[in-house]
Amino acid sequence: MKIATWNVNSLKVRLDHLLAWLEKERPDAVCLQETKMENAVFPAAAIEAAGYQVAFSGQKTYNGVAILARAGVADVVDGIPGYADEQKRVLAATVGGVRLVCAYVPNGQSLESDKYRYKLDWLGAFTAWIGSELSRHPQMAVLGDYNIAPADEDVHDPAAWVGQVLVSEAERNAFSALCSLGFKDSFRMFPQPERSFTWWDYRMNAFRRKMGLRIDHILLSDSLAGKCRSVSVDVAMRALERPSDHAPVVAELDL
DNA sequence: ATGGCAGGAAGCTCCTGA
Repeated sequence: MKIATWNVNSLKVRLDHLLAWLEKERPDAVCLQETKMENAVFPAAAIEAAGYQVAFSGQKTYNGVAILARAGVADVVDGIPGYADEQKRVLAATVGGVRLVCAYVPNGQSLESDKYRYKLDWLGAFTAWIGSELSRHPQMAVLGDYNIAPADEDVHDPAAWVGQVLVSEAERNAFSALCSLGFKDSFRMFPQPERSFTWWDYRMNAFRRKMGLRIDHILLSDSLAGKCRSVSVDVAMRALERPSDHAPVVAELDL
């Protein structure tokens, strides 16, 4: 079973990239973030024609998540239960016996921002809910754009990022707390290339200069982590014409 | 030099992202 996460930064703009990638990589399930479209205009027919069932939760301009799966999506949950939030950032579904959670964690903007407080509050509610989900679904994966670089090796220039959002101690502690529920940051279970990132700024030729961050992650529950064969970043997707600023992360499971 | 690029909605400029 091959599962993936990709922040597409507008599904309208990236649909052709997505469909070509599905045909080439043939993942069993894909979590998308930043679809930036309302449900009424979601391109479900094109995705179904590619062989996937799809669940989606979107809004205009910002946010928006979707889960695609060849085997179909069951028991879909939209949002964090009990946490009132108009922003469409979370979708959960069961695919082939595995509970998948697709998450688009708030960016936070800056440490002084109300959006940073929202990010930490959101992460608290998310972690509490994920803990309860894990107790019901031992085989679970939490995939998405976490907007957190867990360690300095996930940052192209750690000194330049000190004091910035995405690398703060509180955010990293929140990521650790999530993992401590019983998850592995699957990417680090395997040897990886130096300077492995999943996001590169559109500006300043950041991609070509390998100036990125690793902020998109696939967390695997401990029982699922033992079945993981490989995890990689599909860097080639960032090198396409008119790319998303994020590259997909792909995990292969022995399932 | 706090810029740089991209997407969306609005509408000829702004907000947001990370």
